[in-house]
Amino acid sequence: MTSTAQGELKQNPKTPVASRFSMRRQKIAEHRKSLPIASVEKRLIEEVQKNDILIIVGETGSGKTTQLPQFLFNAGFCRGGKMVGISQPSCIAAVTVAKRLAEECDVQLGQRVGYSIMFDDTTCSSTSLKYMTDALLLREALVDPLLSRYSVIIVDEAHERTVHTDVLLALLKKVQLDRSIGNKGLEVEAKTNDEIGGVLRGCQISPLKLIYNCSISTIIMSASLDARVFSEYYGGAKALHVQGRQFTVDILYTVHPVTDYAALVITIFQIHLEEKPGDILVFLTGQDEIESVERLVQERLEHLPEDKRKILPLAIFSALPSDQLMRVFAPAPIGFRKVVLATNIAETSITIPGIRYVVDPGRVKARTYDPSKGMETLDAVPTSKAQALQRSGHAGREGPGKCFRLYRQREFEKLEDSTKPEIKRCNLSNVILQLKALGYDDIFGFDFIDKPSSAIVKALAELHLLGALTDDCKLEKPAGDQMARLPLDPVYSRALILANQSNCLEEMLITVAMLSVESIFYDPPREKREEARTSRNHIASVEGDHLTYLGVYRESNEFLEAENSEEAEVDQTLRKWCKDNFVNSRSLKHARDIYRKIRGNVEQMGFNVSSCGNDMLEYRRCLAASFFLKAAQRQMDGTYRALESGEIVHIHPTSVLFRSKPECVIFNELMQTRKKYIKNLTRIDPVWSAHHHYNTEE
DNA sequence: GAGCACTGC
Repeated sequence: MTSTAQGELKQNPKTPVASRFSMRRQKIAEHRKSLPIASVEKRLIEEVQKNDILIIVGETGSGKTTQLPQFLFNAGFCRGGKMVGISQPSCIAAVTVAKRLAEECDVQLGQRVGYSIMFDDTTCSSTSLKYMTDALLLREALVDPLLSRYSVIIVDEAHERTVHTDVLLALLKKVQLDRSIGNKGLEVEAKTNDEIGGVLRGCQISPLKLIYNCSISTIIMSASLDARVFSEYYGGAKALHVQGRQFTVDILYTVHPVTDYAALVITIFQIHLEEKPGDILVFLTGQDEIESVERLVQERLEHLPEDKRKILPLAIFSALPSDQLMRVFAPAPIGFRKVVLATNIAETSITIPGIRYVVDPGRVKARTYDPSKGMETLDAVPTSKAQALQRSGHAGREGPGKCFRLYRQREFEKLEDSTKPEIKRCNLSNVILQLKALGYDDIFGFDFIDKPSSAIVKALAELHLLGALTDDCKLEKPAGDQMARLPLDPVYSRALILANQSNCLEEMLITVAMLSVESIFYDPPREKREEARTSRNHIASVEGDHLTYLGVYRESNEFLEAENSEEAEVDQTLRKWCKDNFVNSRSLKHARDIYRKIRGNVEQMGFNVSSCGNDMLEYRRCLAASFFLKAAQRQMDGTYRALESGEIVHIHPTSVLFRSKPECVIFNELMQTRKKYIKNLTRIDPVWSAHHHYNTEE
């Protein structure tokens, strides 16, 4: 949207400002009118007025995410200071959509239209249309259980079925019920609201409207199955379809199943040599696959005549430093064809311009969770039909496209309709703690759309061991309440509470912030590997990963202070330090954001942020006490035994302790890939851990 | 000597 407007300005440098703006406004108006959803505005509003719950199945490009909130605003749903809340599964979606809508409405972002995400709240008291992450909306319920400022809540992308979306679905069902009771004149509701500091002092609370958007593709039934699941969950709620504006995508299957990279690379080159211009997007499972394919493409390229070599392979996955990530958004040089080798990141998180061809081998790395062992597994598995559709859709964003599925059609028919909801595949201790803090004591009776029973048992047990729940599974005060309010894994929240008692809260804040982000260190290109190794040896601590992370944070901070950077230059200075030290600057910046946030949180709780300075013994003892549930002991053969589950595990090669193999360690993560690996570890004295066990047993 | 799908509070 922005680029169109700027393009216009560049073409007419002498056009007076006022006229340029009116031209822009006219263009926006035309664009809005051309959206498929524009023709059904009246009908949509009528349905919202008639139904308390509505399911909208809006195809890609229908304009539902930006237009529907405006329709509701125009229809008066924001009168009296009420808001329409639109929840998104990710920050990036919430931010970009809010920015686009503000521009469309020609209002300043943060006034009528705003967004609110963990690190950035642009809303104010006059905000009517509020975009946010679904996780943040859940948090808001902690402060305002009736979500009393909202007249309508739109849960966008509900078909993605993230954990937060699933919890939100159940929570909103309850809130809606509570508010409809309140509306029948129960003074109690208003009083409760008043106590919580709600804005509706003494007023009646109007019923809450709920709209579930699920963006789908036209082609298969699995999508409408999704809508049916939501509809049934809400007792037969009405579902409406809104047409999209997607170009046709031809789907091609192979005659024989494709099992090797060579055949995959042949497909890429066939497209390159035989098809019309347009970039190619290839979905692969992970970094190693991407790197192998990239090598094969390069090798094959050298065997082609000069004039056929105009192909530009680009790798993209989340651990990539941001400057390399950005390269896929730039158009290929004239006459060149981009071949983007991507993980799932290109499926929903980002949209790459220029794509007309999709190559889909039909596999994806998926996380599963085994509650009995407390272990996560990351395996490559076949995609679902819905995922395959999502992938092929990327070929039809800018024009008619083609999707090459590297398997047979009958194999497609055998795929699952949709991916298993995340709530059935992950550790739930965080979610359960949230629900407890929201006052839902009967977790087994909680109305999940898909119930994850054994993970609930495990989560309750873990929360009890961490001291967040009492023996009869009620929220422990104040510890459980404090832990629920921190935006962290409960184990990390617990570590902060212990550190507060041990005089090393400052160090633990840094540690858990660093543990909460992925890939602090990154793989440098081959020619820099030796240099990186020397640098890493300098910064690594013999005690383990936690002290190493602490060192990275402190050193980068000292560098910032020494450079005495202005506020605006901090990011740049930090990037320089990261580059010199082979640290992923995006990750470090993220960790700094988390640090600032949780430091604010604990200060609000009345904790005094003190430091143990260089007394690392104090800090290491605190680590051991915090993570005593996850200890591992070295075996005769050099492998480790995890004490909780009894599993035989290995130290992950990214750990600084990979070579030194101390006798006893605590760790934060146990994950099975090719082997069972423990990650993020620190050497401990076995006596500490035993001692702590003894204390907790009493 | 060998490995890291993707989000989010």
